[in-house]
Amino acid sequence: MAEFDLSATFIPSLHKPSSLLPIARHRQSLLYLIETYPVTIVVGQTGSGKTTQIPQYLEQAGWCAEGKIIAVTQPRRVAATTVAIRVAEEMDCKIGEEVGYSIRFEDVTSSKTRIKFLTDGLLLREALVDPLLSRYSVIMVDEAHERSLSTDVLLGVLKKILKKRRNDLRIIISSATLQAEEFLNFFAGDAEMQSNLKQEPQSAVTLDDLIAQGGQKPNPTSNEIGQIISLEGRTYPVDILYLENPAEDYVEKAVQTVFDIHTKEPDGDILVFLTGREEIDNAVQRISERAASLHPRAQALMALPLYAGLSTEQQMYVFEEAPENTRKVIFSTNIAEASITIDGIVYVVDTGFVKLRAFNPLTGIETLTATPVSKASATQRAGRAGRTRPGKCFRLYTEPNYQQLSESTIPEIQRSNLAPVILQLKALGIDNIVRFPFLTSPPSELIIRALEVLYSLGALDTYTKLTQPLGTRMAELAVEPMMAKTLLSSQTFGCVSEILTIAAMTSLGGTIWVPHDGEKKKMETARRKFAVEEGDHITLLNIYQAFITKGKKEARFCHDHYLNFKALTRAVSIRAQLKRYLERFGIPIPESLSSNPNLQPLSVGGPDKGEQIRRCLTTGYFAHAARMQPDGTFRNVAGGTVLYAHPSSLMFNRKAEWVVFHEVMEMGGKSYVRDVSRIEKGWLVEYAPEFYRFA
DNA sequence: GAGCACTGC
Repeated sequence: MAEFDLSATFIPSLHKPSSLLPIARHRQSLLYLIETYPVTIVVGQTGSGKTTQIPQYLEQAGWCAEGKIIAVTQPRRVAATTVAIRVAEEMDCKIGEEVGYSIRFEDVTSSKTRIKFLTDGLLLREALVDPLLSRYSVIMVDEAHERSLSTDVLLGVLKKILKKRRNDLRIIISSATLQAEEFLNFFAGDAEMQSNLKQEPQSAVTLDDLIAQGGQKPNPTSNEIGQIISLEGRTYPVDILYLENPAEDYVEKAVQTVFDIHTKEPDGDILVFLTGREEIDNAVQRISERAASLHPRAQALMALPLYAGLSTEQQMYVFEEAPENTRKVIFSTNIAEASITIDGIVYVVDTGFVKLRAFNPLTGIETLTATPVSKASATQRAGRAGRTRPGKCFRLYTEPNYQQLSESTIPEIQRSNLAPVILQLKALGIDNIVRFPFLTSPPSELIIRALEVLYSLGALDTYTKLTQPLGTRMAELAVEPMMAKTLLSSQTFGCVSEILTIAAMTSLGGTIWVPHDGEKKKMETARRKFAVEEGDHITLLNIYQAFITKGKKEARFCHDHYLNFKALTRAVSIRAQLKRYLERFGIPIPESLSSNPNLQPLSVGGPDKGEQIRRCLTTGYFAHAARMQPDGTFRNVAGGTVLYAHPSSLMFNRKAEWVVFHEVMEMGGKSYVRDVSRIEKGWLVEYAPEFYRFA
C-alpha cells in the first residue's frame, strides 16, 4: 500500500504526504463504491485531497488496465495544469508521461498517459470524434457545483454515454457543496422526468446527514445507479458576523469595516469582495487616503486591487507577503471566490453582491448586473478566511437579508445565449434538444431563440437538423456561430486570411488594451494610430498586423502602444488553430497580407478589400445590424432598442448610416455595442433575404 | 462624451 511506502518519507516538504490527507482513510470505501456503482458523488471540502488522490487510487487499483485512461475535468485551465503537475510529482513521473494534461493549445500527454487532467470544454470536443469517450474507464468531473456551461453540458452527455457503457464506464462527480442529492437524482432519473424533477422542493440535506451517511447507507431512490460519499476537509472555523442595520453605501461601509478590523483585530490579511473595477479602484483610493491618518508607529495598511482586467504582474502583488509591520487588504471581484486562492487571509468582508451576466432571449441583448449573491456563494466567500487558521467573516448585510438569499446561483445554462451549446449538441448527434437530460432545463425561450439564430445562419434546416457541410463545420470551429458563419463565407469574398485575424482578435474580448496608470488620454491617441474609417474590425486587423511585424520582436512596442502582449500572443494561437480547421475543410488560405511596417492603416490590400471584408461580416452578423440616428446613437432594425457605441469603439465619435456589431451588452441601463463596422443597407437584404424582407 | 463579473473550445 502506498501509505507505508518508504518513498512517502521523501516527498518534498511543499506537499503533505498523501497518507496524512483526510481522504486516505476513505480509500477503501471510495474504491468499493466506484467498483460497485456507475456513478459516485464525492462531497469533498476544501483540502480533502479528492482531486489529487482519487485518480492515483484508481490507477493503483487497476483502472488503467488495457490502455484505458482516467480523465479528470476542471472548469479552468490553470487548475488542470497545476493539479496535473502536482500529481506527476507525487507519482514521481515526468509530466506528460503517466500523468498529463490537455488544454486548448497545449496537449501534454503521450501514449504512456494513464491519468489525464483536462478542461471540461475540451472533453466535450473529444466527444465529437469519439462519441462514447471510449478511451476512458473513469471520468471524474471536478468542481461540478460551479455549474459552468460546459460542466452542465458534459454531465448531460455523460448521462447518455452511461446508458451505452453501463458496465465499463465509471463516473465520479466531485462537488464542494451540498448539491450531491441533485447530482445523484439526475443520473438516477429518466430523461423525461428531469423537467419535473427540478420543480420539487429541495430536500433539506445537511452536512451532518451526509457525513453520517458516509456513502454506506443506501439511498432508496438511487441505490442502483450510485452513492454519495462525504470527505472531511482541512479548514478552520470561521465566525460569521452580520450588520444590525443594512448599509446604504457598501463601498464606504467596506472601507470602514477594513479600518475597524485593522485597529481592533489581531494580525491577518483582509479580503474584501466587491463587484467590479470601478468600485475596487475607488476603495483602494479611499484606503490609501485615510491610511495617512493612522498613527505613524501603528501597523500600516496596504490596499491592493484584484480583478481579471489587471495584467499578470499587477495580479501577482496580491500573493506577495506584506512588508514588515504592514497588513494587506485585497479588494477583489468574484475572481477570488473560486479562481484565485490567496494564503494568509484571516478576515473576509463580503458586500453580498456580484456582477452576473445574463442573456435576454427576447432582445438578444446580454446584461451585466450587480446582483445579490446566493447563500452558497456567501459560504464559499466566508470559507476564504479559514484556510490557514480560524478566521472571521464580516457580512455587510443583516442576518434576515442573508436568510432571503437564494440557495445557489442560477446556473449559466439558464441564463446564457444557447446558440453555441445547441450547435454543439447537434454535432454530437443529439437532435432532440427538448429531451436532452439537462441537470436543470434552460427556459424554452432561450432554446427557441438559439434555434432561430442557428436556422437564420443556415446551420440548421427547417427540421432543425444540422446542415451539411455548413452546420457541421460551424460546430467544429471554436468561435461563436455568427463568426463561424463569417469564416466559412470568407472564401467567397476572397478575404479568408483577413477574417481569420478578425475572428481571433474579436474572441479576445476587451483584453487588447492595457491602460497604464493615469494615462488614459495617451492610450486613446495610441489607439487612433490603428484606426480606419470603415470601423473596428479592420482596425483590429491593423493592430494584429502591427503586432506580428513589430510587436512580437520589439519588447517596447506593446508597452508603447498600450497593447496587451499576452492577449495578442493568444490571438496568434487562436488564428493558427482556426486556420488548421479551415485547411482541414479544404479551404485554401492565401496569406496575401503584406507586412505593413509603417503602420499606414488605410490600405488593406487593394481598394475593394475593405468592402469585401465588411460584406463578409454581414453574412454572419446581419442579426446584429443597427442604424445610426442623428444624435449618434443607434436603433436596432426592429427599431425599439436604443444602442450606444461603446467608448472603446471608433463609432463612438464617427458617423455612419448602417453598421453591424460583434456584441451588445447592457450595463447600468444602457446597451453598448462593441466592435462596430459600417455596412450598406442593401447588403442586409442581399445576404439575409429571409431575415430582412424590407426592400 | 464615457467604460467588462468570470470562464472555455
